[in-house]
Amino acid sequence: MKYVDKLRNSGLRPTKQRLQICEVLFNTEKTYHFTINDLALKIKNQLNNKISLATVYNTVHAFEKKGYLKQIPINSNQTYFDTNISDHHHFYDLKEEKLIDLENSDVGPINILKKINGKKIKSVEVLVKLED
Amino acid sequence: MKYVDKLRNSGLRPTKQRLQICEVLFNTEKTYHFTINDLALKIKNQLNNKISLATVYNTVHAFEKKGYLKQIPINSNQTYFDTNISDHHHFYDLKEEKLIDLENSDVGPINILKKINGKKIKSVEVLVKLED
DNA sequence: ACACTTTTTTAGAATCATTATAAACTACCA
DNA sequence: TGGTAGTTTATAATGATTCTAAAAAAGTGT
Ligand SMILES: [Mn+2]
Ligand SMILES: [Mn+2]
Ligand SMILES: [Zn+2]
Ligand SMILES: [Zn+2]
Repeated sequence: MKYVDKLRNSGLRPTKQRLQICEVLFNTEKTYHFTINDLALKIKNQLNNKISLATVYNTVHAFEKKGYLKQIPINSNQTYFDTNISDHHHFYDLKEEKLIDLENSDVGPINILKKINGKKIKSVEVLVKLED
Repeated sequence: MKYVDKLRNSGLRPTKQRLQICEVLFNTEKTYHFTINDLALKIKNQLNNKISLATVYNTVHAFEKKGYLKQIPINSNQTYFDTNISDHHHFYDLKEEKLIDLENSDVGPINILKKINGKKIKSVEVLVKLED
């Protein structure tokens, strides 16, 4: 099992549920932008066993804390997550309500000139909203 | 009353509640970044009459639709609004949970190189997360 | 394998921001 | 002033997320 070590190394027990969620989330080249609801549906369709919604929440949060997922700041009633944990930016298609990756090279360097005393920059994220 | 025309010109009747909310929101030079809860508290403290929570929601959404407020995309369980409707960016102080304006000149031009077929850019927003 | 501890899963309840409802109220216009 | 459309309000409903606590599973040592 390719995800057993990943989980063990993070101090997370490689349970059946976590391994299956790993398969759904990470067993592809493509970035997956999702809400908990998206993921729960995907699990229901891809797997023949059920994982409780509480476990989906628990697992996503555990993975986020370990740095295997990140949250994307967006105005929505649902929280969006991203399997692409590299520093990168996003298009947000307002009509489709879908995120699209923008590589750093698609945006160019962003230089923040203003400084706030005693604070340091943790991340710089660009959100480009798209309309038709 | 300085806000009567503003409201009339937008097709919004200048009710007592809306005028009072205008005072709280716009009667200052400073940008106000707020959640509905922030605003409801400010109203309770500044005014000696009560405005129902439903009206606060209704009014904020009406003002947003008319372009007098904008929403700031951020990961929070509450929606953040901004009285500064110009194109500008934000620091987000993770500890204080407060937004700080970044003028466009504090960030420099952002050039989005990637194009999506049939879509056009509606906005470009930068969120800079700050930690201690 | 067994006993024991710790972590995890789970169904269901609780929370809480937000939206919907519908009746009372108000602004506006003829 | 009367009529009408728009607005406010208390309250209920919704829905994403978190909490609870009991059952199940995983890890550890023997
Ligand atoms: Mn959110
Ligand atoms: Mn939000
Ligand atoms: Zn992404
Ligand atoms: Zn601002």
